[in-house]
Amino acid sequence: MDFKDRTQIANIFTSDPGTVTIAGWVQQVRNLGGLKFIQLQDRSGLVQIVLPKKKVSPEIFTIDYQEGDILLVQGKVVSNNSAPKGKEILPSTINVVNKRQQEYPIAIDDKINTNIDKRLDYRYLDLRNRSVSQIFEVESAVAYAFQEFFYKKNFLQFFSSKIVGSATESGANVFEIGYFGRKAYLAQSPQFYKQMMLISGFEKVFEIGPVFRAEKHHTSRHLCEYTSIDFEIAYINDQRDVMKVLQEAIMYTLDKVRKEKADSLEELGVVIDMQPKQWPILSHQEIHEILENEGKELGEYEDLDAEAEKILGEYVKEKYKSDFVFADEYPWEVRPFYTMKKEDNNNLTKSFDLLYKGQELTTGGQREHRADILEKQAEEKGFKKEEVASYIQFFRNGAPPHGGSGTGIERFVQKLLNLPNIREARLLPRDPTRVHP
RNA sequence: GGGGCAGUAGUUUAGCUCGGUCGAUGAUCGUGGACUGUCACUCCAUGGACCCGGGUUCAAAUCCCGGCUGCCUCGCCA
Repeated sequence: MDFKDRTQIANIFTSDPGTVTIAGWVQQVRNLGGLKFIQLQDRSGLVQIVLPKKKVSPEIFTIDYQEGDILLVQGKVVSNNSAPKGKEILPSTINVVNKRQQEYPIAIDDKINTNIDKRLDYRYLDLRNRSVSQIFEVESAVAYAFQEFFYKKNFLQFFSSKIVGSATESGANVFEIGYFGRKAYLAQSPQFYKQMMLISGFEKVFEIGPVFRAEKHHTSRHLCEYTSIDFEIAYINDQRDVMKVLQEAIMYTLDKVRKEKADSLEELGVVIDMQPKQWPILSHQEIHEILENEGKELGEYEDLDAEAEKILGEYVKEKYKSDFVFADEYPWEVRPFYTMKKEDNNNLTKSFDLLYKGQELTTGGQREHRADILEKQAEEKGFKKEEVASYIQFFRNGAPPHGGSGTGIERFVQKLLNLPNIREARLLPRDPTRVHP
């Protein structure tokens, strides 16, 4: 047994290797008596091993192959019109590297759809289903593309602490943990640290990391732990500068995924629509008017609910051919205290949401950098002075105007691949009832 | 946190309204067998299940109560 000459299965179809050594697990055996077919799968793809009784050795032919077995196969690549994708392997040797000891506890083909909670219990096997594994091939490419974009634009990647001593911020609940006899919390966003980095002088920073939300939401778009793509930039004129970077980053990522994960997208049956060069930017007021025309009434300073997001998503797809829309100038009432207010209307802010296919994907905007105003706004939101004192302290030695945004990578992948539930886009989801595996 | 629905073999699904005909349906899967071009291989035989606890009743998968688990949905958010 020797893996040194092993090649990826996908290479069989893209080049003309003659003879190959491949290894993988058995996806299916079709036994026709004097002729057997083994579908062998590795990360790169699937190939058929053909076993005609008269053309292979009796040792190879008589092995009892089963779904899940790990095989090492050496053989000749032969063309055959009735083989999947036109090629198959006629083996000269087959090693059973590891024999399966039990049948799969879940269905990993598409004959039967096992419920997502059972699939998650056995996620490592679920991922043998290519329509599942390709989601994470795409996610990997998405994360890399964002990093690459930011790196090319001279952003500094930083890594902030996820264990924090105080639990201020936006209002989402935090997980409390024990910290050597004291209380500490899991970070619900890197917001304060992003701003700290700008005040330090790094000007453009980003972080892709975990955030924790202790909310008992039972929906198809919420997780208690997810990965946030956060960036923050200094010396901006207003929130439009943030939108511009965000749109560029997402367009870069879409393009990259479209080119480099074409096979995965094809297997998942996903086509990435070309987006307009400039995504629509609609003010809160404009959105309310649009929604009213569609028969959806909202209060003047009320946040968009799930239904409103959906209606708006359909509207911009129809009118602008865009999957994305910026909902700009959010009401102060529904934004955290560090959001900068509009100069001409104190009820509105210089902040936005980005909606993707009718679902909130990103929140961003310009932040208040003037310490005294920030302090006043914290008070307005009901914070006690000492609760926000250490945060506001950041701003007292000179803070540049700045802004940024946070995007959930799982939501991005969910919407990109049209997945019905965000858990499909999270390797090991954490929700109010699940902490395993 | 609110509302709704559900839990039947390893997986999936019928049966539940109207209790007995259930010794529980079909698929997939397992086991044994047949088959030389399958591609959800096919065919024959066979194996395996009523979430847990309590109650009503002559009789409970089916009705009632409690628990646990899951799904959908609203709020909130990314």
